[in-house]
Amino acid sequence: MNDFQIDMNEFLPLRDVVFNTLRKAILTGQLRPGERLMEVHLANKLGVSRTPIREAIRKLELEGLVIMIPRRGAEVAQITEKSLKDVLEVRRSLDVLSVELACERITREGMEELLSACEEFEQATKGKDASIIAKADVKLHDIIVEATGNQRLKQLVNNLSEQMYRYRFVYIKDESQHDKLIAEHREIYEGILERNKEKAAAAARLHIDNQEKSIISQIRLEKRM
Amino acid sequence: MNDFQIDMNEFLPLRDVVFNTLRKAILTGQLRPGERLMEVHLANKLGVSRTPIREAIRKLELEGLVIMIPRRGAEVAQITEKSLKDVLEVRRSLDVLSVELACERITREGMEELLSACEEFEQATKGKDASIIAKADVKLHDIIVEATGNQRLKQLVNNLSEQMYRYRFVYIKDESQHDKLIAEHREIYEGILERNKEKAAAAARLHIDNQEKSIISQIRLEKRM
DNA sequence: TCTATGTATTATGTATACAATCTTACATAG
DNA sequence: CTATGTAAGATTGTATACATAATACATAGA
Repeated sequence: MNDFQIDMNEFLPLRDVVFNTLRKAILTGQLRPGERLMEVHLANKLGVSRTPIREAIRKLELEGLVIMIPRRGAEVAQITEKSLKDVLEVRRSLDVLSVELACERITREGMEELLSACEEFEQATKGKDASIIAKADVKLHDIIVEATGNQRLKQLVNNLSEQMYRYRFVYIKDESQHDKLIAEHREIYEGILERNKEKAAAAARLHIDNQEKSIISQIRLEKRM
Repeated sequence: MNDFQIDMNEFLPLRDVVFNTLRKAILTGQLRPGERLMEVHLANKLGVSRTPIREAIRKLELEGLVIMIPRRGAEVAQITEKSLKDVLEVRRSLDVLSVELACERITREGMEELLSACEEFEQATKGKDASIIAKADVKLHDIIVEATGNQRLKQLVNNLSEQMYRYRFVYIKDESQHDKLIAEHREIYEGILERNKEKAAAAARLHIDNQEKSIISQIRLEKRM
């Protein structure tokens, strides 16, 4: 399975292609925590020289996805229950901020997009394809952070969300939760529509709380194996 | 003025030394927004080769301190009123989260440190040295985020604070504001002591609001010049 | 048998060389 | 005088070479 490949379609400097490739490989679990990232090995595998590999690793380092050991190189950072709880704690706060700001700033068009995103999500849950559901979920949240008009917030929320990429399916696969998810989305939508910060914030908070429960129980399951 | 130098005392890979050097130069304004970072030039200036320079630039890029223009290289990112407002908006939210978590989690020792930090700050304001005041202020806030026990939060708050490094003096130099700052710190301290989240959060929010006012008026002043 | 030391191997850290592309300036044609 | 084309120079993008530190393994000595 350890068989990620470079996507040559992209018209980007190699360092960015490598960065995206490694990033995705880490977030999807193709590169496992603790695994060493050896430059020549990766360079051969991806068909580039060491330079772009190194530059990509520098960025992964700053993102916290790999840790550097001096004179030994990079390895994939461990994802612990603690580190995920930390991420979720921050994300909860920023998601609440997002919906609150959206209450103030969303435009008429944004509101329409949000409604159709809610409906799309609802439709998606009727099918069986988890990746379609996940995509609909992401789109919905993207519309909200976009509505804040705060680029920094958008960047941070996206980054924090991606930290949990590996677990994005656990709370979506569980069909018994679908009605709950739909209701939460609808509550957030209504809150923003009514420009009711408290309502929207409470719903967003609940939304993350539920995700946290799913993800944490999944981690404990994995640890036992 | 454009005369930053490498600090050779540090025992770190050159890329990290260069990263820290450039970072500081940008945050203090020695490297001005819009200024180009040319690799050979920096390499000669700092007495290293292009490789560590490039790796440092990759990290600055991810931090948003420089922007990359393809085939043209890096230049120092512009700091606009909008981008600072965005940063402050996020920071307000995370500072509030920090004091709320501190209410739950701070230890007895943490509480003692916080008290003495408050007193140190109060003492510092009696002197005239702004950098001592600034340092006392930073220490106080460090104790709070440390008390949350959330490493990710700590990293993000520190990063966001540093984005405003250039303006750290504007709200500290103004002596008429000192009493207000002391009172706000004291209010935060009391809130955490009483484990009163609402009180602590309100004080933290007020604290950032006041900083924002100082910084924004300073920026408008600079723009006019 | 265990420990210590030396050597070979491997990978990173840094520097440099080469290639591709962009900018700029200058010349020439309209 | 202006506009366009071309060539030279400068700068980034990528690859490779060299230096140095860490590691592992083997061998010698106690």
